[in-house]
Amino acid sequence: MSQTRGRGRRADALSKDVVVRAAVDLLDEHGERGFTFKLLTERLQTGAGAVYWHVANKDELVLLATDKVIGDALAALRPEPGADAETRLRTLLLTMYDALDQHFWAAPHVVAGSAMPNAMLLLERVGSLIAETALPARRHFAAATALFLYLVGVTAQDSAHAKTVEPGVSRDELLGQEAARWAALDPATFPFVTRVAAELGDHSDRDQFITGVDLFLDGLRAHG
Amino acid sequence: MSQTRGRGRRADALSKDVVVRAAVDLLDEHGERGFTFKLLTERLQTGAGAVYWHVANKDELVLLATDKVIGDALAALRPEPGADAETRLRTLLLTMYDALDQHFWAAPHVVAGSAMPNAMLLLERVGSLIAETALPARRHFAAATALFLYLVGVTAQDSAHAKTVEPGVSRDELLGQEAARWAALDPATFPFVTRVAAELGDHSDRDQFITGVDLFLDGLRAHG
DNA sequence: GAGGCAATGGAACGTCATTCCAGAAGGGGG
DNA sequence: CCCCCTTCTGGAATGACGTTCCATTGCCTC
Repeated sequence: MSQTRGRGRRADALSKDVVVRAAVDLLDEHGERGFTFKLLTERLQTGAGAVYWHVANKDELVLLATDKVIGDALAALRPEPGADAETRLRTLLLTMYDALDQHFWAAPHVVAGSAMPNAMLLLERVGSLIAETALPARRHFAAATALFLYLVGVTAQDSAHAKTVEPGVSRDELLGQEAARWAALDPATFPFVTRVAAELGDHSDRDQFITGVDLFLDGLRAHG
Repeated sequence: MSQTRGRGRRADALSKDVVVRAAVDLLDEHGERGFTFKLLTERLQTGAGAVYWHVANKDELVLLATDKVIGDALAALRPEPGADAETRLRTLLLTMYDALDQHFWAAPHVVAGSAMPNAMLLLERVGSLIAETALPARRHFAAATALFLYLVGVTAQDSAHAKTVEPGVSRDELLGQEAARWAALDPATFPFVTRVAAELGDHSDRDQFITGVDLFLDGLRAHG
């Protein structure tokens, strides 16, 4: 009888970090729906038990993967010597937008809490930059969390669109179809939506995000 | 032999609306995780096949339930005679905030697309009210979607917190614990977070939401 | 009152996360 | 050098779940 169970410690040791890295890759490839432990154990050439030794359960794994995405994006951020706080804030937010756009499964899981150290660090950066502006200190907390929530909310929403994209259908195509559906609505009940339907067709989520950020920053300035 | 299968049409007929209503109730009671077809068929005193006759699958059911929550909240909204557009916009957003806060499972599923008629109607209302302000028409689309995304993003984030609340632990308690954890961080790497930790303890998500909305509206006014 | 269509309910199926356990490196003490 | 114990591994087993399938039934029309 060959004993196929329990082959002991391996040379290319498994570790929490290796597992999380594989999870990020698989989430990128298959999305959250398609991400299963079967896929994960196949990629890692191991069994479920080995994975569960390093990670409590799937939820924790997705959480760790999400935090890793944020951490990597923050690590890749280059300092901008001489730039003012507002410029650096814009750069920070756009960098995070791009990261969460690329790893489209992550945004809904981002929470600024002690369970996600890197998300915490992100909030810290946003807050520090806002504190550098001339805004009254009383508003710093509200402004920082509002911007943080706006970032996460927008990317979560954008990725909800991305999720429905099926292979073979381009994003632009889908947006065009949706714009057409908006335009086809009854102008009596939907005066606004039908009017702006055209803008939906050729808009960029990224541009729209930064427009929202600017509105926010304008509001901050107006308050100061 | 007793034939227990297929008892034909019932007097208290099932219908899409009945199914969706039951889904909303069960989602409220058990959250998205605890919401299963077993629970649903038990509550409706029927089998899985009957439910699937009215609804394509679980995803569609959750989507319909989400849209119903928005629809009900919009329907309950009372007109405010004599109030200006900005006031009415604030009321609209707060009403929706409360609805999404109550049905904490819904926010992550809200998407402004033709698949969710009532979400569409919500965007329409937001857009119409913004169009009533003196803002240049060029900005209406961006402003309306930004506010819409902010609403959905904030409620989704808040409900992520609510989800982790276990029976027996109050929300305030949990917030206090998190605030303590923030305060305990290293002030060298987290100068901002440690400084505002106290504010987290006694803050209201709802107040913070409306503060964010105000910042937005200030920004809009500054632009005009 | 026959025939067809709209609904129904539950058995059966496949997939998935998670648990359980028998076992195998590696290291330290004898 | 050998035993033992901790750390780690792989896969079989389990149970819950979404979904499909289908025999069966009541209502409606002709």
